[in-house]
Amino acid sequence: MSSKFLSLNQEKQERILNAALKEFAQKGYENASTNEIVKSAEISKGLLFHYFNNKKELYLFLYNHFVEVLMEEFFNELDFSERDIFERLKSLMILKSKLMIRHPEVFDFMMSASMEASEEVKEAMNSTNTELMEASYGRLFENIDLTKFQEGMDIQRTINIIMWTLKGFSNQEQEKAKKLHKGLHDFNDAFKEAEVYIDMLRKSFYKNQ
Amino acid sequence: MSSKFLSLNQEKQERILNAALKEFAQKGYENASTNEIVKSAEISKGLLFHYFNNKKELYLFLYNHFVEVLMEEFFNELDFSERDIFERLKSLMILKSKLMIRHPEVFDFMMSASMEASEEVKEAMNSTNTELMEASYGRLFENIDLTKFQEGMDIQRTINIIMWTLKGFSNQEQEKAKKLHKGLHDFNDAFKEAEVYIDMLRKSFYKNQ
Amino acid sequence: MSSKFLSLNQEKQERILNAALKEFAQKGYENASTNEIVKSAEISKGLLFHYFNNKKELYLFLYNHFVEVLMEEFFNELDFSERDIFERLKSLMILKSKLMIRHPEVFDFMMSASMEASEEVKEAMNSTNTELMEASYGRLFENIDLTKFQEGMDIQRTINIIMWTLKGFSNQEQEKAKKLHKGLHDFNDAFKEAEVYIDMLRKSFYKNQ
Amino acid sequence: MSSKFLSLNQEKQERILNAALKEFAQKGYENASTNEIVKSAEISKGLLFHYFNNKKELYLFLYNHFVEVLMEEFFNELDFSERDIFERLKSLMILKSKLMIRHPEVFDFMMSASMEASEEVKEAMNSTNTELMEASYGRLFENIDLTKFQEGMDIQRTINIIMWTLKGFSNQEQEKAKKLHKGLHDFNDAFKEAEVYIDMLRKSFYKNQ
DNA sequence: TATGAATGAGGATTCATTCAT
DNA sequence: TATGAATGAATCCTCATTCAT
Repeated sequence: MSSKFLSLNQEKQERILNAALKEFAQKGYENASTNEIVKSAEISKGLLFHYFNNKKELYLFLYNHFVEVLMEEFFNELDFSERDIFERLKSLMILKSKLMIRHPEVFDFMMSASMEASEEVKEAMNSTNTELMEASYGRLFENIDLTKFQEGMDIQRTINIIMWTLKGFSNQEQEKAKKLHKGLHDFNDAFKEAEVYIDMLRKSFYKNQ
Repeated sequence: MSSKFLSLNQEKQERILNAALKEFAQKGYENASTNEIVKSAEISKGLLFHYFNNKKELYLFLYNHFVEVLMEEFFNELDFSERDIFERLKSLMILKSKLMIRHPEVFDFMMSASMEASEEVKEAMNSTNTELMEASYGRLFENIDLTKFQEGMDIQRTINIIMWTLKGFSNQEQEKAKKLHKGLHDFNDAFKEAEVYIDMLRKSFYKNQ
Repeated sequence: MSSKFLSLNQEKQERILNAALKEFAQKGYENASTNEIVKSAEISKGLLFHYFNNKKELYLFLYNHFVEVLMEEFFNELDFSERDIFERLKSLMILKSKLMIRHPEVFDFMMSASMEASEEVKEAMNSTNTELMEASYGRLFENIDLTKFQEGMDIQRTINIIMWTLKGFSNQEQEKAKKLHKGLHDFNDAFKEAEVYIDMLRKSFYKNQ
Repeated sequence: MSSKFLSLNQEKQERILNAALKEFAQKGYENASTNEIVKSAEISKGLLFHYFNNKKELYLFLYNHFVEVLMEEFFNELDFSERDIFERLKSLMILKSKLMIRHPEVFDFMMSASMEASEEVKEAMNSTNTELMEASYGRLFENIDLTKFQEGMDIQRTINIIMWTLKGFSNQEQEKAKKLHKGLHDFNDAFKEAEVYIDMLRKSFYKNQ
């Protein structure tokens, strides 16, 4: 259904995607206005509904499209030869920051999408979401050097603790940034603080070195 | 302005609160319909605005009201004489589960409120939010027995790791429950799993015992 | 129907009248809110409708009441022994200014009433209006010294020209005052200017003196 | 924003303009109902707001549009070669009557607009109003033959007296017409009466001829 | 492909008025 | 007399979607 859209000249495609991205990111699914989207994309009302039959399909197309785009960049640029889990997660964090700087609107949209309230759209999102996202989540821990962990550790649960810690830290930083109205506040400071947590986890879960 | 409302007979108060709670929880602030609320509360359109001058005040009243209600139950029922942080957090989790069973709609609402996108309402929420909530968050760790932690540990950051882990776990369980369309899936299993994580953290952060 | 109201203690009567006066003056008949009136009069909703069955009756009561009040003050304080029409009109203008200073809100209300758009109320107003007002208008020219006018003048039409001139001048001054946001701008200047017009009219319409 | 509207087929434009004209003329700005307008124009609710973003813009469009229309007709049809002020004002009155017969609803609207109470709309009206209207008012007295006035007369004030007289007369005639529920009562009688006043003024202000 | 006029249900809110107490 | 809770029609305006061109 969106094949029509994909055979449109690049420039117009982008105008439409960006307009929709911003509108949905700012206002959420239900509150976003297709009116505003066509206005800022400088296309006609009818055309939007010619390409995407309705608001929902437009939203899901955006979501799937940018999940793919981000995922691809992630896995192209992430170094999977590094077998130490903490080093790999460190470069993951750095990469994430780079991507946030490269495509801030896309991240805004993905964030707002992940908190979307509208039932109508949440269901449909999850199906594609889980397929792709959870698969990729697994890849993050492929070929990790498990010998570094202390004997007898429950690896899967340990990895969960590590990931939850980093996610918690990341959320905390985002909250701070929001309060200070800085889009992306001093990255170096944040990264140093992240390293402190990573060192704590390393000491706790790795063998004495 | 909501004092009018509070001097209303209990039964009608509850009809209105429940109707609003459900509508806001399901659809978020902007998308919730005051029309639906009055219909399901079986009151007239005018009456809702007689009590709460507008949608925003209704929302904020609900939020503040239920924050207070939950906080009170929390701190009345939580055992602060227990000085072991893990034991205290275990009883916190049990208490939380009890409260979720006791007031499921309230929890749905608080969850949706915490992710509310609407700028209009977020600001006003935060002022009361932070005052009360953050104060209470601090109380959770009052009078904790710090001598049990390994020598030289960074206590504050360690507590963060613990909290982020429990939060991550809790979110994971909620996701699972949502997928299985169980409002509250088998609590015992979940609690046993939580205990596993808690034991892992205890082993990692406490002195050898 | 308003006899009930008149047997109310003075202070409450005035609170109600003033509240209604201000609200109607500011917003006009249709747009005025009985809600605001009862709030600022500090009485209950029901009481207002107990005294005046509906908004329209309240409005008409106000109108008739204050027409009477103003008329009485006018004719009590106007010097009818002065037989020169221009002198009499001069003292009329001075008296009008005094009354505007004495009861500014009443004048605001009467002004807004005279421009009232609502058909519903305009009709009912006119009936009382014409009875009283037009009668009084006639009295202004009772016992005027007609011998001072040039021979052969059409007295009635000459008086019309005089009145229309003074009304036109008065409107012009009010416009100016409104533009400068002065409630009542320098009265002395305005009065001197009025005297210039009066002198012009006197020279034109009176015999050479 | 109203350019959309202007590129609409004539017949629909007129249906909308007439519907709005009547509603606003009858009830004033605040009390006019956009619902009634769309009903009587036989268009959908949405369409009105597609053309004019809101009630205020619709009102101001109407006002500006018809001020322009009337002004143009006025100055196209008024004879500025006539240098006698009274003759010029006579043809002005005749022209005004013609236009009132040609566009009675427009005059009703302009009258109600000139007495509009709503602050919201008065401000915005005045800016365009004064620019155009006051400029045109000046043109009425361009190239008038001043030599006809008596020596030593204060010309500006004399013109004021003349204009206020004609305006007063005109208002009086309108009041009469309204009372008799004739839209436009016998024009010839009224004009003859106007001529009497004009002759009186001429005799008073011109040199003996 | 592309336009944008047209729809009408639905949004929050205000209002004069009633009536049980 | 006096209260104020309760009503529901009416207010302006926005929205996603359709369709003739």
